[in-house]
Amino acid sequence: MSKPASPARAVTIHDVAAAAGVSKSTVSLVLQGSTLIRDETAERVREAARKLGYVYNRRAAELRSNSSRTIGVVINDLMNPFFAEVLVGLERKLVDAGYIVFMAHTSEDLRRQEQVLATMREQNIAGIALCPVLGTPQALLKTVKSWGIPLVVMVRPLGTSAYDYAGSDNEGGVALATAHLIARGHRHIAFLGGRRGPVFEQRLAGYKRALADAGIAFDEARVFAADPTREGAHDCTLAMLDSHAEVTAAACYNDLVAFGALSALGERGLRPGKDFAVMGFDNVLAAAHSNPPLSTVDVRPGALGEAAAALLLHRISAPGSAPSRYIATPHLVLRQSA
Amino acid sequence: MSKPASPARAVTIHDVAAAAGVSKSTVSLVLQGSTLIRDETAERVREAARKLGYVYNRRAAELRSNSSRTIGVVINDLMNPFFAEVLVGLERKLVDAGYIVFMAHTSEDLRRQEQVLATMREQNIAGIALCPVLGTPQALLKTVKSWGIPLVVMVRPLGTSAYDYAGSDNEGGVALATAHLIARGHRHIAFLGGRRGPVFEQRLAGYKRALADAGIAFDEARVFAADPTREGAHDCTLAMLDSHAEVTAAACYNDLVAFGALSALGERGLRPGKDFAVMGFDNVLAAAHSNPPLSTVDVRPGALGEAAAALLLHRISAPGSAPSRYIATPHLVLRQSA
DNA sequence: CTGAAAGCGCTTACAG
DNA sequence: CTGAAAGCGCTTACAG
Repeated sequence: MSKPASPARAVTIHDVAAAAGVSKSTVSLVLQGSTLIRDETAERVREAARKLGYVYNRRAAELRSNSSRTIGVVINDLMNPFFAEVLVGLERKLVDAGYIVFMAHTSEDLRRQEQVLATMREQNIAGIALCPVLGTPQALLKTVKSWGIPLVVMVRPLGTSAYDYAGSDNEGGVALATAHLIARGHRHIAFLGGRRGPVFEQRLAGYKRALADAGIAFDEARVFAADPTREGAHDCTLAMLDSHAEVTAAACYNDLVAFGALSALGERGLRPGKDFAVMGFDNVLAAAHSNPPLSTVDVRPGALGEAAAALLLHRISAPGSAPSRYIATPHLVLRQSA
Repeated sequence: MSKPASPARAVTIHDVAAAAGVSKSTVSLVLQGSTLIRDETAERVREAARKLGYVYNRRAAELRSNSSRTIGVVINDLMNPFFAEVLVGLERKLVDAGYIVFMAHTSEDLRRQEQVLATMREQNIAGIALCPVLGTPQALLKTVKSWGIPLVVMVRPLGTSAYDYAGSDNEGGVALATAHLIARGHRHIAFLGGRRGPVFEQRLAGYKRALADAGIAFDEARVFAADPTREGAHDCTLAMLDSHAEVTAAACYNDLVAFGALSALGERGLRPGKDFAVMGFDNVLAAAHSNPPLSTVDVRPGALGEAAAALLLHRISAPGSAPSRYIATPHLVLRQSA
């Protein structure tokens, strides 16, 4: 592939210096808003810059000053609205803080994750916010640390060592959801959807805990792992309905799974919330207006993204500080599906 | 705000040159995979680089060579899965072509759009892919052109002049959807949701055309504009049901609107597809597993993003070529809601 | 096949 | 308060 053309970059600091009759240093100083330059001079410089159509070359500036105002964000699954909401919160907070974001999507592909991380490293970024792909080795933490790039990991924990992390209380949240189902009189409750992994185990633990608290025996046959997509959940729900007629409720891995369950239920002529209870997890925007509206566990996805941004910004400004975590407190939100 | 720290950048091309006993030029050449350098020398250089933990500073290289491998993508509404799917297709194609993407989200805020565009301009980007905010002035086209930055606009047209554009046949698509409703025997059909703007007018025109083709009089009272969100559509549907009991079907502005309608219908005890017909537009992933699955118009959102990427890449490699357009051909996909 | 030199657009001590 | 000079990490003619 040929080298791409790039925008004309005719006018530089040198040109405006000449036009304003000052030195490059003076122009640089006024561009940075320095108070060292007399008002009158500064005004003359700004006028010249305006007239010439000068545009600041931030990358050149960052190269010289060895600074960076860009942050890499890597997301594993943007097709799940939960991650889209996290991304929006994160991006908003980052640009408000004066950063610009490199965004890369990995589609749960480990190789692509390695590739985009390597590419970002070459870009002199100030930090990385990562929703790791399923199966990401813990060693990635050490690798990125060795690069000297601040990192915050989001949603999926990456081992037990200390690192900046923004996630939610998965166990507590699903325990809440399951306990609600039990309180409504359900005794045969499934745990539905999701792929095995750290988050799955935490949520499953919440399900088990709620059962145990109610004196209900845990039955491995009632946990139905499946792709955490609408389609995976839809198919899985159909199969469950056929093979486990006694089940009357499901604590779902997340809202997407719950939506798939709603769809399958409807297909079978079952009314969610009446004939079969379903609880979601996340409380994505869509949950408020599904058919029927979804009872779920709110972990405030957007706020989670903002929290991740805050952690990363703090790490950047205080590299030596101790790692910290944001764990969203789950809240039950009851609508019509359970 | 203090200047953010940046990663340690200890080792440079200079260091590896010293370690390998060659000049900087030679190192640069082998890094670029030039065939000018003897294999043995190249290997020695690569070995030294590896040993020293050298990492290429792409931004410095781009500054020197006045090239750019980064593209700015600005999206107006990531909370709509349609745009998320467009973004994913776009990003995938761009990184496959060796680019990295700056992503900014505008939340339909014109001021933020101007701000992120200005920021991206300072970053020496190779191109911009823009889903313009509602109310973006046509003049933006000229402005970006004057910057010398290749631009592709997506989804929402921006005036009548020639420019690279990726969108869909809105009029044809909604005509298809409306005609289907008519074929099913509906005579009192609403056009539901969406905010006035170029896309709205095109889709509304399709609705009118289908009515006219069937000899049904258009009634302005049957077009219900509303925020193109689940919530806006939900509330609007409820109001419509109350005030226009004769309406038995709706051609929706997009899938998100249709989902809101599904929710409202369910709330009223109406069965979508039986008691009231709903047609969507876009065919987002979620449409296949809503409750009930949504009949809609497929414009392949992901492919649209890929097409936008292709247009932009072409513009970058052939700046002088004539502007071109990708207009997705709509296809009816019939599921349960109509 | 490889090296010495200039320079991309900027910042930053250092003088004055 | 402002200018001259060096240099960030790289590339690219130009010699040899």
